[in-house]
Amino acid sequence: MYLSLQPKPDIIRNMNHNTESVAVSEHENRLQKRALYESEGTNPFAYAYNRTHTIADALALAAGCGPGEKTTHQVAVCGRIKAKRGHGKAMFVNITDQTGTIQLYASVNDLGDLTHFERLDVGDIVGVQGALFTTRRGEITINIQSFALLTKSMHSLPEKYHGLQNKEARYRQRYVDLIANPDVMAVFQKRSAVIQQVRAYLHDQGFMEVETPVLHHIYGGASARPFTTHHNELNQSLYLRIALELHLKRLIVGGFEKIFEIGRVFRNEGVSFKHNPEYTLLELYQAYADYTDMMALTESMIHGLVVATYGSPTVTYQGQLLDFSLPFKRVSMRDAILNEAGVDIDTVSDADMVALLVAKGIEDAASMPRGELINEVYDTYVEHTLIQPTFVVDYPVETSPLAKNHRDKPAYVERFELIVAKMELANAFTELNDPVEQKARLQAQQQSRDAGSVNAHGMDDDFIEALSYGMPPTGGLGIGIDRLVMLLTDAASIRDVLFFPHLKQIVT
RNA sequence: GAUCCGGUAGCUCAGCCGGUAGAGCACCUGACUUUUAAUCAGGUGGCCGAGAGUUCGAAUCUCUCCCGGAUCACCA
Repeated sequence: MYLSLQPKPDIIRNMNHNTESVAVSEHENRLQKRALYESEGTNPFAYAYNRTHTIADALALAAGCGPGEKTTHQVAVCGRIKAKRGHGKAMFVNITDQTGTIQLYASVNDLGDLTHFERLDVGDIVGVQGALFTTRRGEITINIQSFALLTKSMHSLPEKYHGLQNKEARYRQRYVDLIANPDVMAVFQKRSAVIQQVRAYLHDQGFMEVETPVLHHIYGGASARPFTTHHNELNQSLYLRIALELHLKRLIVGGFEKIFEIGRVFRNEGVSFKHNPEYTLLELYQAYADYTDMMALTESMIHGLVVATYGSPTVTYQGQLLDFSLPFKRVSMRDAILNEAGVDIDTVSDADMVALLVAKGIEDAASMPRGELINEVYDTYVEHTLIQPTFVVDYPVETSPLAKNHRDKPAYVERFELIVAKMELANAFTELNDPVEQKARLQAQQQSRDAGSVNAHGMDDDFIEALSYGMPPTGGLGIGIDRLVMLLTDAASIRDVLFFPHLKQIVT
């Protein structure tokens, strides 16, 4: 795509031999204004402005003011010009700061001469000072006594009514999107609030926030392909982390009992409406707890976030009503598969599962080991049926190399995922802490990796060494923050909750 | 990586059974001292994503490529 918000080469035409009708591009027009300010000795890029009120504060001051009423409140506010309406010897302008939008009224009565004010363009950032009043139509307005150009904008803004719609331009030039589409700023303010609330909740529960390395020698903690990088001085290959898990568990070994990290992880996989190559993951670990404790914590925290955001436990997400009332639904993976695919994974033969998968077009099912078959049947038959918040509980051991064997059911591990609107939102287990068992599991992973499985874990000897010192019984939980924010902002795509989602570079 | 949809003025979009490139907003000129998607009159502005082909003639038809979106696949 030609990035159309960039200035095109300036075009000066004189089509009808009339010297008055020389057309100048908007960008050129503004460059000329910049030069004009300089020739007048005015810096069109000021250093600061003595603001007395935010726009929201100013609006609040005049809140009780009726139509046509004047006040004695003097305010000095700053913001970007969003609209101009010339009216002969007067002019209305709307300016926006981070807190809101307010109307300005400039007239020859107070400014004497509107020449300099009229020179301002939509997009410019100004500071204005004056008294609050309310127009006949009831809009709170500042009657300008003085003003200053703070920053000259060299581009025109997108259309005032439709805003910026082109998705590619919105993602690539998010700053324009933020200027043009007020809803976008609200989404990211909500994202920040959600993360702040998560932190507050966890601190309240006695968790300590920690930070662990992003650069790993051995990647693990999830099934994913990593990004590879290189340390020049040490001449070492390094990986960007795909999970936080293995370092956080080392800290549990070290004696911390309740810790969490909110960090960026990187997965070298495809991009979609729910996948971005880098995303924000919350992981927490609690000593002396198991996955039932993690389930209670997950429920409590997410329920609290929904209520804090919407004032009730229900959310409309993409037209569907989601009910986060406590407790969330629970279903074992075995029962879920029994309901949707009609087979009991405790007794069904591998051949029957292969047949189920081939029927859905998964041709390479015959080569899958049993655990992967079960997982695939679940993905194919069950996951897309889970709209309401549902804990899917107890997973086959083969696909969960870091989770502890189920205390009652030998073929399973103690693990759950929380599925909402068909998306995996959380994943948790009772952590495997037997170093011998863990080593055997990772060796099995290593074997399938050697056999060509690119997502299988590699052996991490230091992690096994850490477990060998003794990790207390531990519950662990991971929550995809971006997806959580999607649910809480009704965002259809993960790109809408990331300031700068990953896009291909434009090669020119 | 596969399939489908899209890319036309600064922005939002028409035009697509081939025949001189359009509207609204923005911008420029003029009028207007409480407007608010202000209004009224006039005007400027295009490598129609890029390249090749078919044709007397291509925004329009064909092919290749680039970028985006949706659905898959992989994954959280």
